[in-house]
Amino acid sequence: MIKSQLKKRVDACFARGVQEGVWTTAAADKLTVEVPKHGGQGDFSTNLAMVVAGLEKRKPREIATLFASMFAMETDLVERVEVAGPGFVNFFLQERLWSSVLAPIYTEDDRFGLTDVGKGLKVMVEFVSANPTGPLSIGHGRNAILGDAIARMLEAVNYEVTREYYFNDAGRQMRVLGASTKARYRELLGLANEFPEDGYQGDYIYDIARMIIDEAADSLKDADVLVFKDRAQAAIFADINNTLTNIDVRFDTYFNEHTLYEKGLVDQVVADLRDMGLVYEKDGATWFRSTEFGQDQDRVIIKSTGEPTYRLPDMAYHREKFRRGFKWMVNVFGADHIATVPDVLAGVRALGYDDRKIKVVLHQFVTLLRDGKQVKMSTRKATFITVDELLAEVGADVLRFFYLMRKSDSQLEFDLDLAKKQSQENPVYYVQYAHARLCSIERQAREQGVALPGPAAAALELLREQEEYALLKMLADYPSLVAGAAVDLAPHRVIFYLMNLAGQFHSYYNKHKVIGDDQALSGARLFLCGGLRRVLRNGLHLLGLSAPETM
RNA sequence: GGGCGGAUAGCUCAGCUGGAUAGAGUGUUGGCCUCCGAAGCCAAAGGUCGCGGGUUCGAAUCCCGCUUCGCCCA
Repeated sequence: MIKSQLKKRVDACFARGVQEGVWTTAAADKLTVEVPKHGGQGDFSTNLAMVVAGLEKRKPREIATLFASMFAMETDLVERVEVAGPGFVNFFLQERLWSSVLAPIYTEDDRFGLTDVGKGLKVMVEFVSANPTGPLSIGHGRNAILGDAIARMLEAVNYEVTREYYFNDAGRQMRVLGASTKARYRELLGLANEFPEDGYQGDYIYDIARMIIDEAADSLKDADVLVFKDRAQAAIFADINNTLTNIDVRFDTYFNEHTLYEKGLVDQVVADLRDMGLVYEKDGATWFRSTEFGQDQDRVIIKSTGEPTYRLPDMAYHREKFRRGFKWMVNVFGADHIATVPDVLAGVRALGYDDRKIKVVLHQFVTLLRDGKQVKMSTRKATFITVDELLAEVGADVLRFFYLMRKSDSQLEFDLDLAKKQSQENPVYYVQYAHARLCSIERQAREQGVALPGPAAAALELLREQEEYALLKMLADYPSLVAGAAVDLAPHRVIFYLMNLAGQFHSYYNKHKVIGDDQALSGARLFLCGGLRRVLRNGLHLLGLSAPETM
């Protein structure tokens, strides 16, 4: 809010310079106002002079000096203006301005940080989308937490979010699941059985087989594989949903790929593409002319066996998303899934939709270290750690925090031994501890009878320590941080902000007493602490993390 | 062979649309609890931002080539 105020003044001053013929209008949309990295470089700075100088082949320092003298009359906002470095103009604001950020935090309270950049636009976030062939592994866990956090952030900036889980229960994978279950069922009954060569070897298949025996004894010993598939699928889906509930991830809708076929939507895509002359037959297969949409080669959409390739239903599915009125579609995919994206986007373009509205968040795999060695995970061989197991070991907040700490497109190394051992000194506790400590200070103040002043009564002009200004500036930055992280689909930025804010507070706490002999000063600092507590809490809640009052 | 992503401190990673002196956590070393919660704080140490070109006032960031790791496709 303070920043945008300043930016307006800078723009106005720049425009005045244009009017007076000091420089041309060329730089208008390239000049920025930023928070400098290092102390001593002011509260904000602008690159105006360097941009102008670059475009007009003039000397940056000269322009900067000129601009600084023109701007110096804005004394209500700015204490002083300096020219520095290659030609930056640094602004040192009136310090009293900063404490004005606190009042809105109190009045908006748990809504502080929410903004309207989404303007109520309908957005779909599609994530997890794992077929029900086994429990959620830690790779799925990353997808689930990432998608959930993104959905929460988009909601915070006023997008109307639908969380959708897309799955296919009709493919080859699922037949293998049924065959695997049947084999285990017969095995447990002591009957001859053939376990599929590429069957699912996890113990959970035995569990399902036992469950079927409990329900139906041996009456299904000659039943069709489909019967087993249905039972296994139901059990696994229940398990997946249970896991998702445990980690506080919910969905609004589940979309079964099968409905695309039932409603003829897949055929419709082929027919429409054919009408546009974008489909041809070759070698018994049906091809999509994807080369007309920037692809390096045409793609098969229906194999010679009559079976569609994955691209075709995906195209139909995304067309449905457009038809359902979503203005923006976020897909959270694991790295193994990424190859399908360009084909689907080409198809979407061919069908006349704007594929730029589909935004793919790619996340790399989670590699697992156990006993210092990397565990190669395979769903089929069941050498994987499930989300439930990990959750039992480290707890919900640690799980979430770890998954979100890293940028999605870098690999996440999860050292299990370390995660267990370190759980007492985890970064999540660092942030939560700051929150608990702030709560404790407020409790302490109440016990000692120190009044917490309201916005009008707090003597905020008494907040003049460097640490206090730093904290106030960080608090002022929170709403735009959230907005930026949401639009860029980057939850880790919120994590880093929280760690930073917590760190600044811990440091402040160790250096300055909040509750002291000076009643007015104590009141002002308590008021600052109340602002900190609210922002930490809001940030933690934003990502689905808890904000404990005691630890 | 093609595509996508990664490469930044001993280790794990930030660095948003190009900006000033590249930052955290962890690990190592040394300090701080008669005082609001020591799950904390302070200090030291640690770097050819994978390599080589290019773009420009200015590159970890953008472009091209290469090396290497991971994933996907054929």
